[in-house]
Amino acid sequence: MELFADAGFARVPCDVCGRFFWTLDASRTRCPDDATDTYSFIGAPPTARRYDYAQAWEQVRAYFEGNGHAAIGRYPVVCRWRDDLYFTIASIVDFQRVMGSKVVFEFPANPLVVPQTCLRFKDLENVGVTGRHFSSFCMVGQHSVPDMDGGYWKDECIRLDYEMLTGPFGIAPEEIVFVEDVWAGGGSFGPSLEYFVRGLELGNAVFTEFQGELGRHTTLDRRIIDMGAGLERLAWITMGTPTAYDCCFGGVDAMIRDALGVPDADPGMLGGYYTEVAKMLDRCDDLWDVRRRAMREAGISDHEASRVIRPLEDSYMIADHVRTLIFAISDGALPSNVGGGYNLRMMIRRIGERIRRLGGAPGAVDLGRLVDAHVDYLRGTYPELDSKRDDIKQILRIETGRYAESRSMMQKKVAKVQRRGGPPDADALVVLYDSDGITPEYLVEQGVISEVPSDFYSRISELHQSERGAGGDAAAAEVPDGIPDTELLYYGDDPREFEATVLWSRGGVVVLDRTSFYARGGGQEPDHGTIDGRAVVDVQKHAGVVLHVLEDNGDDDGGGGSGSRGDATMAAATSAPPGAGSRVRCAVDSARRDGITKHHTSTHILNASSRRVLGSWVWQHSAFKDVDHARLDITHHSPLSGQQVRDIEDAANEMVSDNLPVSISYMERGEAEQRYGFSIYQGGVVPVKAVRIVSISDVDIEACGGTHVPETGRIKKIRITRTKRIQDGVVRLEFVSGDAAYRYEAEQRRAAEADQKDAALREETRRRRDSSKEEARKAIPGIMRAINEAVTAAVSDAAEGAAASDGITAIDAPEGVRVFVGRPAPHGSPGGYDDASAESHSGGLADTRVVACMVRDTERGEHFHTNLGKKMTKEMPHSAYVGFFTAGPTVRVVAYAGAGAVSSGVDASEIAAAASAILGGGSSRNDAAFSQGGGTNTSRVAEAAGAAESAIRGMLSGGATSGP
RNA sequence: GGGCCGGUGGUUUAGGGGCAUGAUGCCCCGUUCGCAACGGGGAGGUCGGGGGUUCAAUUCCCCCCCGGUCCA
Repeated sequence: MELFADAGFARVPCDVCGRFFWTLDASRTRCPDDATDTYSFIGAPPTARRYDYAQAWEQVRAYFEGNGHAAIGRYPVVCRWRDDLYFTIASIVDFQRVMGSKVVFEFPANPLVVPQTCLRFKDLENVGVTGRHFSSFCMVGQHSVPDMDGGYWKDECIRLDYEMLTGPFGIAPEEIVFVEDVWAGGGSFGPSLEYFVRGLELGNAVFTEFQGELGRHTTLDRRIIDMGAGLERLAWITMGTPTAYDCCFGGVDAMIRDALGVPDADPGMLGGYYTEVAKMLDRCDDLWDVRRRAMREAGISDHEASRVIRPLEDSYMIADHVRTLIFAISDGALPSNVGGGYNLRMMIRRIGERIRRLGGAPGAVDLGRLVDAHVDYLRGTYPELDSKRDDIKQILRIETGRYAESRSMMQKKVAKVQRRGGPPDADALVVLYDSDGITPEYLVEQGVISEVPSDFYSRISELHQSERGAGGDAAAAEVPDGIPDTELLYYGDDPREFEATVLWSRGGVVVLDRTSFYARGGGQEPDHGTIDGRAVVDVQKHAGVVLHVLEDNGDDDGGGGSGSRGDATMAAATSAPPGAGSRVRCAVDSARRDGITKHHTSTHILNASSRRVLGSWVWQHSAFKDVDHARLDITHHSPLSGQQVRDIEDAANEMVSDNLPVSISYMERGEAEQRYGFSIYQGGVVPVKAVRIVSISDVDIEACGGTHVPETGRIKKIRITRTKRIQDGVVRLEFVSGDAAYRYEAEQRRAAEADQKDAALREETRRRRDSSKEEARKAIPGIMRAINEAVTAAVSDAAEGAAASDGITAIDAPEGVRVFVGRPAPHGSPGGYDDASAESHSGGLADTRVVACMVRDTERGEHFHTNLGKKMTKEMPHSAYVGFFTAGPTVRVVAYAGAGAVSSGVDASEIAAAASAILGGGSSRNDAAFSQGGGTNTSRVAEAAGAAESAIRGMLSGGATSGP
């Protein structure tokens, strides 16, 4: 390293760990990790310069620009160009593109620096506590490709970094220590030099030059410098504040403390505390241990800790999380229960919890104000945030509301658990957590359980472990080796009829030298058509080779087995697929292709109109385009209202009627990204160097390999047929366009008429039900009177000795009512129900005979019978009631017995059972006061009524003598 | 993407093959100078939707819709 020789650095092995490091300080014997001067810059920064976060970047930018670097804007924190990452986690990720299984690097300039915001959720519990952990931070990326114009390698890189620290940052040369290391990642590796000042790692320069595993490695064809420095730390080292948070949030943390009345702490005490935290952190795994020991070392009492340190940590964490959310949401991420969005949801909930813990009433800290304060501070560095303020606030508002709802659900659930009595067992705890998100810690807090079971989290992880597995890859089609890429005619003249030469053919799969058949891809369904008269039913692309799948026209008589083999061979022989070398005539099904094409361009249009109507967070999540319908899934936080759907549709149709030109061009991927931004990746990652840019005027620009109409007017019309939330944060738009849209409208008109009829029918049923209720209500008093009269008559008949031999008088009253009157019940029986109210209601039946009546008028509905039965047995406790009615293809029977009747030996379930047996069904047998049954023998109602009568007679006569 | 939980009058809630439960709010009556409170009476439900099993499903089974939650 030239610098080390020129400046006189010495290479020294660490006393403790043996690692080699370079220093100008002759007295230094330990590497920064093991040295005793850890974080001594707190309260005593090693430089006279003072730069906060924003100022520090200005210094870095100006310095590197002055040294021949391009300073480019940050890339989105939502990593649209990589399938394997949700978020951008390092500056080098900006320039990595995945091609198949390989990672390639593409730089828009050489050399360059970028202030790359990176999101990391691994150490969330450290955020706000350690003084240096953030959920998002700015990695100053310094990147150089030595073997290309303008590039440099190790010597120049280290010299630049060293001179930045000693120059603009004014750090004394002997303060700087370089530690030798090796860094590996993404299948490649190389030596690295980490540079430290007073124990704080400011940056790490990785010189990537090998790939593979150590020992079996090969040299990369393209070496790369990946230097990343933490901007927050560069600011911190110059400021010497107790934590990095103090100089990086533009005062937002202080704003939170003000709003919640958190007292100011003594900076000296804090400096001591955070220095100790930094030291402990390297020696101790448990964060609580770290805090406790640091407090002891810094002489902070428990009381002071909870009064000062804890609220301070909370304010830092809230400020950090809000800042991260600003970047994530403005780059199009949405909080949700899936994917990377889950991290955002958790952060918002953590913010809510901390505000509450700080004693803040809901709304005591207005997140909107914090967003504004952050953006005001950051917009010099990141001007793109400015225009997203309102969108960010809206998303935060919605998600905070969801959190409040979810909390009240949790509280309800917990209250319910508490009402159940005893504490929930281990299984119940797992269900509560897994299904309702109620942590055992919360239950402890609420006093529902006394402690978290020690095996709780291992049970949870076990549960989720056992759910994994399954889900193998679909068998990849056999791809012939050594076959040249197919020439894709649809990207050129796109002939619907063409001739081609067969390069390979087997089992009904044909590869041509050139084709106009569009292969399934990008959510677009494949073309159909014919090759030499044989139908093409599927088209797939494997790497650059297009496979045409021909219809299997072997005689498929379903015979199976070996017997049909001969036939199949014969059939295949008559129209064998074209063999290799033959010249074939091909025709693409033009109508099908046109339909699919219209739907594809419509997808782009709807995507653009959705974003315009709903908000900047709308991205395409996925899409599907077929000949007669299509769907577009977009990222959006809530279900769509009817008005929103109409607005989206209107905006889309406006783009159609404006007949906008659709142009297609090819350009270098990097150039396209720089020119149009990452919104070109709506359809996902594009694994090619030269991207195909499809522009609808200047309203929608996407990288897309699909087929498109030349101008939007061809689409004629777009109709959204249905929308639904397919998961939290994703809304599906199903739609039709072109002729399919007209067909849909005709279908809609027919459906509307049918709907009307349906509605009328439903209204009719509802009306009938209401009127049968009404009728029953009206009819019951009259029937009750009739029964009373019949009973009175029967009593007097009985008095005149007209009763049958069993002592039962039966009278047929109007309305299909048959009344049975038994003998008087014994007076003073323990079950006597002849109280005042019973007497007053049952008129002249003070002698409390047991009465039964039966209605077998099957015209009456269920409502009538249950009401009459209930009313009668309530008003006349010594009565029983049986009713028959038809219900669909069955006959049903209900039987009631009043309390007095039951104690006199009447059993409703016996009556229902007797009738049901005849009807061919069963009945309930668990209650003497009520039973219902039925059966399908609709023709035997009379017989069943007879059986019920016999049962009644048996009970009434028996009841009179066998009473208690 | 995978798993789990839930959906019962306007609101809330119990139940778990056989009368859909209670609270709250609503209407009427009583008590009161009036209000609150109290007493009595009443209206309000396709038990998320659709299929299946059954004489009978809110309940059991299957599918779907909606919401929640955990894990990748």
